[in-house]
Amino acid sequence: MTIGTLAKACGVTVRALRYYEELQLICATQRSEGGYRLYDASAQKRIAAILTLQDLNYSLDDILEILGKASDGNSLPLKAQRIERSRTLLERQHQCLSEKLASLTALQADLSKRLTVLETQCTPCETHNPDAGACQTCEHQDTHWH
Amino acid sequence: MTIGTLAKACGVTVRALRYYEELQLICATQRSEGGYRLYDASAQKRIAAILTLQDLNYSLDDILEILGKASDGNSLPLKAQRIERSRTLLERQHQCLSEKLASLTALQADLSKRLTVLETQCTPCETHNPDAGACQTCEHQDTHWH
DNA sequence: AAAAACATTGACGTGGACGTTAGGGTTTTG
DNA sequence: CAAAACCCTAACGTCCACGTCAATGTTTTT
Repeated sequence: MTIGTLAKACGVTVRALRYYEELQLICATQRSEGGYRLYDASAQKRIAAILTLQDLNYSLDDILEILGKASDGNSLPLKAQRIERSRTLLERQHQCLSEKLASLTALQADLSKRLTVLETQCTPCETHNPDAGACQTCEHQDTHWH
Repeated sequence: MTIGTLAKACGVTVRALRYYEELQLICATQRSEGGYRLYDASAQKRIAAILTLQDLNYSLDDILEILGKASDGNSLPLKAQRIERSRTLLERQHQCLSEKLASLTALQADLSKRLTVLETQCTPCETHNPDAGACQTCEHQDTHWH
């Protein structure tokens, strides 16, 4: 399989593949007479892994650390040490993402509230008392608005 | 408050603040005799909002769209139209993040499996049968390994 | 064998979010 | 009233993940 075929099969550009090779993320299993890169099927899996991790906001450097250099052998099983390292990175990412998800959920709630407030013709209250339960100048539940 | 003080208070660089001003994300409420930017307390809140959204992977352009130009007035309430637009952006982000979280969870599970496999001294099976329940050459539960 | 399609290396371009330096002026501190 | 600390604008530099030529060589198709 030549580089163009592989690129099409994986949905990436030829340039991207060559760039991955620069970073040691992949490498052609051999070259043709004239110097064309030739790949076998294992390259597709490797690239799929790269794309998956990239979609999860990992940098190519991180991905290199997780998958290891292509020259170290592309196939399973990964070394135990690398797996542990990957797990650490993944857990950090997981933690980070779930925190962001929580923030987003909070933001959404806040936006909903503001929208409600707008619909009920209320305006923000500058001199509110955060300890009081409801607004003291109108029937609004939130002291920040009336 | 001068720009350096504000920067320190918000944990960003002076350069970043000037860059935000370029993008109309913030603006100094006034200038000193000699041309120094002077800010009041509301700037801090505005910058905190910017940082929060930035942490959620929004581009500064998106943030501008969500918060609106600083010159349009920094304070609440946002216009209903802007709120709806923000909600759309947030929901898209929320959707995207939760998908990534799911992928990460799957990856973590996969890593755990590989680690187990390594611990039990098993190796990947190239000629597995995905329909069979367990491995046919050893007692391993997964047909991909033995 | 000629054309079309595909590949090679090398090098410069891009965009976002600033960092950094240059060459000044301003405000505060001792 | 200096010196130090801070600020200004303008402009170029940086990093990442490629995009986009250019000039040339190789395979495939006709």
